[in-house]
Amino acid sequence: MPELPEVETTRRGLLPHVVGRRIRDVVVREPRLRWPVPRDLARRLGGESVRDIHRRGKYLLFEVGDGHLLVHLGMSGSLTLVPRDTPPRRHDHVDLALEGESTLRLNDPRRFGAVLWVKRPETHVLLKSLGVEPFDAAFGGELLQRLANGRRVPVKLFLMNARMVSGIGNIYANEALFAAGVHPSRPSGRLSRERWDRLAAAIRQTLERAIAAGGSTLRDFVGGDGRPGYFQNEYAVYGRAGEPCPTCGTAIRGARHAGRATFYCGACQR
DNA sequence: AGAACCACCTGGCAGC
DNA sequence: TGCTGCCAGGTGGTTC
Repeated sequence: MPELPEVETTRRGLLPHVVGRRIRDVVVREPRLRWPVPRDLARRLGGESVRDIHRRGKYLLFEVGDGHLLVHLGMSGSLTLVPRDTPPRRHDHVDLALEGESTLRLNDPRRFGAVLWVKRPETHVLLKSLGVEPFDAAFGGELLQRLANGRRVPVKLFLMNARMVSGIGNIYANEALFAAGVHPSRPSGRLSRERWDRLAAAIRQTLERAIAAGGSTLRDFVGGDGRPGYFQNEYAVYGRAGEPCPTCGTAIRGARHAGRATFYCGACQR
C-alpha cells in the first residue's frame, strides 16, 4: 500500500488531531511486526505529549518525550483515529490511547510494518542511509544523474531504491516513468541530463497529484482521517496491461523488474 | 561495489 | 463449495 503519498496523507490527516495531545495508554496486542514492538513502549510514551509528526521517506516519526516513535506501514498498514472504546478488529496490533475521546490505531494484516522507539532519528540505522527526499531542494536531475552514474540497474529499480531516492514505490515509479516518457528498463547510468530533469519533475508532479487525491486505495488503505484515497482512478499505466495508452492508444505492456510488476507504453516511453 | 534473489506475512482472487 | 497457486503498495539480509 503505502508509498510516500499515502504516508504523507496519513501524516496530514493525523496532525490536527494528535499534535499537542497526551498519550494516556499504549496497548500492544501483537508485538510481532517486522521487528518486535519494544516492550517498554508504554513506559516511554505514557503521559507524554505528541509535539509533532514528521515524515522521512515512508517512515512516520512522532516527536514525543525524549525521542521519536517510528512507524512504518509496510505493505498493508494503516494508522487511523478511532473513537475511544472502539472494539479492536482483526490485525489491529497497536493502540495509542490519547487524552480525550480518540485512539490512534495501527492495523497491519501482513505485519511488514514496524513500530519502534528511536532516540535520534538522524543517526538511526533505518533512517541514516535513506536517499534524497523528492521534495527536498537538492532533489533534481543533476543529483539523480550523479547518483546513477556508472550504474546499469534499470531506472525503475533505481527510483525504487530507498538509498537513492526515498518514498517512491512500485506504483509511483511506474507512473512517474510514464509521465516522463522514460522506458523503465533503461540503464539508469545512461540517461541524459535532460531526461533526468524531466524525470525529476515528473516524480514531483506525480507525487503531488497523488497527495492531493489523498493517496491510492487499492485494497483498504485509509488516511489518518479514515478516508480512502482516490489516486488509483488516475493511474495512466499501473495495473492497466492491455488497455490503451492514454496518450497514443498503444496497448500498455506488462513486464517484471526484480519480481515487481511493471507497466509502460512501448511507444511513448523510450 | 553492484545486482539478483529470498524472506518475512495475510488475504483476495482466478482457475480447476 | 473448496482447494491450490499466484499475486499484492516494502525492504533488510544473503549470495554471487
